[in-house]
Amino acid sequence: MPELPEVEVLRRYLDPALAGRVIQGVEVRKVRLIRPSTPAALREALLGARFESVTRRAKFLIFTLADRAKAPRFITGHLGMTGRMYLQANQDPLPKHAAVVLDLGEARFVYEDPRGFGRWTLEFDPTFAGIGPEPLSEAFTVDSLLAGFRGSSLAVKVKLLDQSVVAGIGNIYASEALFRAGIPPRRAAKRVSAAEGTRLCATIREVLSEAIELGSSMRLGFAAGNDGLFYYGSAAPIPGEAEGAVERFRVYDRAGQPCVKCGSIIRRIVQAQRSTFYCPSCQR
DNA sequence: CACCATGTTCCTTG
DNA sequence: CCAAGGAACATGGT
Repeated sequence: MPELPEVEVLRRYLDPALAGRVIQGVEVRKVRLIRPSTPAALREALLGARFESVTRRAKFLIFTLADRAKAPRFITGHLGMTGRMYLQANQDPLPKHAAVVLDLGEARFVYEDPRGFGRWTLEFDPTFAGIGPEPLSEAFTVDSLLAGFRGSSLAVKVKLLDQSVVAGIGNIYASEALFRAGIPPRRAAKRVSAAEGTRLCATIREVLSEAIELGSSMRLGFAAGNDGLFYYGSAAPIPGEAEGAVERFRVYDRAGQPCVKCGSIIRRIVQAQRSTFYCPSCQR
């Protein structure tokens, strides 16, 4: 469940749920996803450690640990495309693709990932270094955005996925932000004007914070069977609460459907081997 | 069987 | 040295 908003909603669920819990057991089921990649080293490092807080940087979760001389100060986690993390009752069956399971005594912490593109790293992930400003912080400005675009002939949609330009944007919100800013996705990054950059800066903040609010307000569970995914099409119905069908995206995954602003047909193109969705008349 | 999928890294090419 | 393009990682859904 990637992209900044989904990771942030997960963070808000995990932070209070894990605070104060002590790691009493460590089971590694997918060695490929952990760094350093030896289960014994991970177990030795984490046994007895206590969770203090869960924070976020870009699409990374940062688990701060305390209470053990030998324990690392941090674990960083990345969910890749299909990673999930949640607390589970001890008697519940482990998911098929569990990667790491932590015994917390009265519950389990499960990290699962079917495709296995995510990872768990002790201390800070080395890729942290090159990450750009957090889009919802003051460090992210029109100037920082245009500086990131400067000199690049890459399409602006592709450049938005470059985490060194701005942190946390993925394939869905890149299309959404460009649509709201009225910028064609194939425009070269260096050709984005100051006026467009100003709009894009605002719409990036807008789409991300709206998604966080939506995800937070839906009170979705994160347990197995209820994946807590709120990023596709319509939301899962909330028991006892209205219809549940929430229109989340204006262009993403809407190829062939009418534009919500002008009625033109939304198009799908492929850029850097990923789908891009846009309105040919609103974005020109 | 074909194609698609929320991400990132690595290798090659220019 | 750099920027850009493409393959690769692996599994499941339609």
